[in-house]
Amino acid sequence: MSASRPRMARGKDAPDKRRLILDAAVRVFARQGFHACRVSDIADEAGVAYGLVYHYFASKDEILDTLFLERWQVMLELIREVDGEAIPVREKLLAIASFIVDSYQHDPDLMKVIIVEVTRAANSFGNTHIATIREAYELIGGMITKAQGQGVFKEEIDARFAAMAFYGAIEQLLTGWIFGLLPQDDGYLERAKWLVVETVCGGLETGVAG
Amino acid sequence: MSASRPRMARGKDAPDKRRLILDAAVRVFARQGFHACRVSDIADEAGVAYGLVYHYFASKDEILDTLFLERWQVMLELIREVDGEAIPVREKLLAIASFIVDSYQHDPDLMKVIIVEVTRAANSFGNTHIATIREAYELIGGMITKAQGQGVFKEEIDARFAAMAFYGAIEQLLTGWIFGLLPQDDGYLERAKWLVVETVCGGLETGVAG
DNA sequence: TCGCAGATTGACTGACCAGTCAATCTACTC
DNA sequence: GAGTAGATTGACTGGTCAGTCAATCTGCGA
Repeated sequence: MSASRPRMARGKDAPDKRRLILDAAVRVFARQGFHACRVSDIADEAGVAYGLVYHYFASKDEILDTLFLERWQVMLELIREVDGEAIPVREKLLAIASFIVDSYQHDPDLMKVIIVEVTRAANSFGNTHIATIREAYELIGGMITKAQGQGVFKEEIDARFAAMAFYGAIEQLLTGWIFGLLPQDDGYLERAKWLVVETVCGGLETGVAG
Repeated sequence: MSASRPRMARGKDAPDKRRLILDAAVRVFARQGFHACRVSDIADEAGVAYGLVYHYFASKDEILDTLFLERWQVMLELIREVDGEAIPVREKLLAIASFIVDSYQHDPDLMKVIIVEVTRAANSFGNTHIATIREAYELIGGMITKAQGQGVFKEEIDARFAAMAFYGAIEQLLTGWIFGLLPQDDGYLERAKWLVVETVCGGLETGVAG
């Protein structure tokens, strides 16, 4: 599938051009969008020759695939790890929300690209990686089912749906930041982690009849 | 902005070619995606000559713009109408969720196109219609703020965020259907309206300590 | 010092497709 | 039945761009 990383035989000062290209692609995809940008834009941004992009990647698509998979795999690992711990669901969900928010804080461009060009692209890339994306939903769904079994979560709410709602809330949060619809100072970012979990677990209602 | 509808002078049996093209575009965009399809695909699907598409629309983009605006305006109207009624927030939110789910049931392709190609495309189209999209969030945010003032909703959860979470849950629901990740029989569709509202308002927790 | 293997270059090609336009048709009016 | 305005046609153009490739460079080992 993916080409094996070429041996970086050069001295330790030699920059990893492959990485350089990937990082440049993130910036270019985030700025112009995958479809609207040219491969030459990526090469220019990376400061390498056009042809070198094709030395490391088979196609423009493969660059996006690589970016998505790199990040999504890390997230899946995190979810699996959290899933294995003996902590309340709320904390599990908080860990996941925190991971995603932190990812956004660390590299907003990358998250923007993953969400806009892959996760939400029902045609093209979304379909290509549907199985990988689904895995995350299913792991979260599993946590929720378990919590329902323990009586912590309501049985009436379909776990698959709950997982989607939880993930959807997070994604919409990032979308809000990406579109500039929500404040994104560090304080809000930090608070947002809690907001997501409190909204989905505790609900918006006070419990007092209006 | 949009070209005024040309007078349809022909007999009552004359098909509205403009409408024909729009409907064909929905099917083609849903099937192949906006970027991947050609204008000739739309013309073929509509059964009209290539050039006629450009008689009614200035560009391929304008077709998508038209489809989005047509539908989004109807939704904004619905939200405003609901907002004006003297009913509990829960019912207001249920009305909105129902409208969107019904829209999906009535024309899944159109909703797929709007969500996948416009709402979530942070570059190009998303940016063009950002103000229109924002309006919906703000109306919902307003309802939530009011509910907070009445003590029905928690004050600690930022209303703008709550609006995003609510809308995000719905959008992810549709995404689940579009990707085939959630069941979409009529029963589930109907139940989903309630699921969204119950999850966001009531939360997932039973209130019993786990 | 030579020769190899992989890295790097960028000009070039072939395909694709949005948008144009001049020609033709159709329905209606006077 | 001539004239007109808008509807309809589809061949064509101009520009764009992903991907190719032959040439060149670089570091290293023999």
